[in-house]
Amino acid sequence: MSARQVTLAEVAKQAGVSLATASRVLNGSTRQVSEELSDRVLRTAEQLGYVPNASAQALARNSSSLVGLVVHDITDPYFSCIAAGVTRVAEEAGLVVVLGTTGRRPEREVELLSTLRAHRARAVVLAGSRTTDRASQARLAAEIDAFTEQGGRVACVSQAKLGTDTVVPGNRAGGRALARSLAELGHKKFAVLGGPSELVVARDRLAGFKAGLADAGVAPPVVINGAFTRDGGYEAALELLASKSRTTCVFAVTDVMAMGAMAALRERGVRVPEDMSIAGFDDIPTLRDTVPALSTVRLPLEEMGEIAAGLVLDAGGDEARTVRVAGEVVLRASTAHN
Amino acid sequence: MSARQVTLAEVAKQAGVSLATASRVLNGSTRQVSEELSDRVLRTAEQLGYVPNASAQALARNSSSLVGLVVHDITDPYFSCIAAGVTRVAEEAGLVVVLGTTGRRPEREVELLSTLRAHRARAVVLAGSRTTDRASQARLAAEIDAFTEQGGRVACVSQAKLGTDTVVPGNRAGGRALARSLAELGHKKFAVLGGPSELVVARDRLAGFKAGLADAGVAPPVVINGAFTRDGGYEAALELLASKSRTTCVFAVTDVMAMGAMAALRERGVRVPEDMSIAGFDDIPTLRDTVPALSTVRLPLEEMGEIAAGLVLDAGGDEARTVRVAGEVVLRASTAHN
DNA sequence: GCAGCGCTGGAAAGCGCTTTCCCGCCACGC
DNA sequence: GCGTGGCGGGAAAGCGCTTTCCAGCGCTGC
Repeated sequence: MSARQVTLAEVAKQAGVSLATASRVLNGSTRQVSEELSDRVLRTAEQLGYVPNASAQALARNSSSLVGLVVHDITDPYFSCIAAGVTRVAEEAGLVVVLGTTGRRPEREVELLSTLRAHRARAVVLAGSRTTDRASQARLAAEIDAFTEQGGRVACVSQAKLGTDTVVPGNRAGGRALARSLAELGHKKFAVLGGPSELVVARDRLAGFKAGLADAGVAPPVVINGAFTRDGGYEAALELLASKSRTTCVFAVTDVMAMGAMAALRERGVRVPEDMSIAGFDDIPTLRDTVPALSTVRLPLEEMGEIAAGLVLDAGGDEARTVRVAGEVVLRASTAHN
Repeated sequence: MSARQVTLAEVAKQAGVSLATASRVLNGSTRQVSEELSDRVLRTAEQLGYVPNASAQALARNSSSLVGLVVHDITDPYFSCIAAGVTRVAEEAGLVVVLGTTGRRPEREVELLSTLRAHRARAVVLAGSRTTDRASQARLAAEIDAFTEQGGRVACVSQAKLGTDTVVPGNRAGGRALARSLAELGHKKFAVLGGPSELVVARDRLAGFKAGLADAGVAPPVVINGAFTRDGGYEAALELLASKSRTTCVFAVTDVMAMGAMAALRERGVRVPEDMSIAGFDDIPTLRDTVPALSTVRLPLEEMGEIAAGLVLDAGGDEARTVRVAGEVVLRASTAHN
């Protein structure tokens, strides 16, 4: 099988020009080539089905056309939306996206970054939420340094004190606004189903929510931590019910957790929103058709992916840029007056 | 910035050995290297933070560590589940996944394949559903040939007469079994919200469903075609309602379409399942918590991704292999007796 | 008329790695 | 003692491309 691959040299020979000329024609260098030769080269390339060897180009140019995208779990709609944004922008720029999934293990993130460095990826978008664990933060920072040293750019989605470009969603502000809106509905006893306490995203949303309740003069919420997943929400909700608190309104720090929580409530015969109001965060498009429709804070996820990709692709100074993205409270049927 | 990248040559020099030796130590060639030298090389590599240049390796070895994954829309849970399976297997094998999205444009698929070829990707998983359009089929087949010529492997998810390894879900059988189950509930008037008629997956599910109805001695369904998306399901359902048919049970050929359809029914005050039963296909995990719970045909999506990746990664003979994956009917609350 | 310039084409030197080929060394057997 | 292998190490030839540098040539300007 394996019919030898067509190389630039073959094209050049066939077209009766030098390697240099062929290269200049086929890759838009600054140098001019006469129309005649140019045509000849283009034609023979076409006819031989020439495809440049990307590895060779990358090696010669010392820069590749790869863009990394690191997420925790591509199955989670939060990440798949961001991924869609990133790939759209990257593909428009003629780049290729390499997808890495960490399964939420910080060390995987470092590994992936190192692999990406080996591939001389031009840029990387780190979409996974940050942790507050010092040790892994440090390792990650070191790896990011190595990566930028080498000429690559890095951007993070969600806040990161990593000195990289960042698109930061208004987690805190969103949580706060949501709390106020819910307080306006007359609720007095709140609970929050929070993610793991070391997750920055979860902490910020929680902190914002608490602040919002304080603004409204409402007592602080009961907080139950759980995994940052559907099942985490489910378990946390069960725990809440078991605690016999008089909660009338629950805030799950992500829509996905809220879905799990609603499932738990339903199983236990707690009606939403009659017996309990519930709100999430993110406004995952796939979940918009659920019943009752989930109140939440809308984040423009795809757009966030696009912005991150944009940041990471146009060079910019060496100042780390930060783009803030506001969340918008959307009250729907899952929350009712109390 | 850009501190020059550490190269093998530097490591070799530092360690006082030849390039060849350093290479042999750091990449597990068949050749033996004495423990002393080996240690020295390993240590200096570690200490210099050496990371091999993947492009250079790819060039020298004439094979890269890239695996392509082509999907229509990573936001669609169907694809993101498959993607999760593919990435898991690829990452375990130490390979890197490059993600391409077509936005359902067949020519994009060809472009992507060509890019992947340029990168000398070792293998590609084509997860997008096939079309029956002759012209694009032919172009795709040509590109696949070029790819395999060059030594790459290709696998498809969902049926494809493309002569590649394939994992084919039991679309037909699943549709048929579903139809029978629904007929058993006593329904007599069915409608199908089908995808675009040229989509093989949609056709097969529909054909199976019709066969199942025939098995049960039930009249053929009304068929309404629409886009293969949530909105497509929504529109198709509206159309169905407008048609004033006496339908009591609707089959949407994907869960995502079913969600759209349910939204439309709800808006028009049609209760599910009291006034209308509805079933989907795929059993998307994210959608399992919806109310009413959707009856569907479960496909092991992640596993399908894993299988496809497995096929494409272990060489196998030149026979095109086919792995069939059965769908399992799951009746839930969205379908009721009639 | 000639120095000087701008422009196009080609030769060749890499880019960082793998791998072939060769060399020197040692142990062994006759 | 010397031929034979086997084995560990290094020199060097690529892999396919980009890009620098140089050569040639037709013009312009004095």
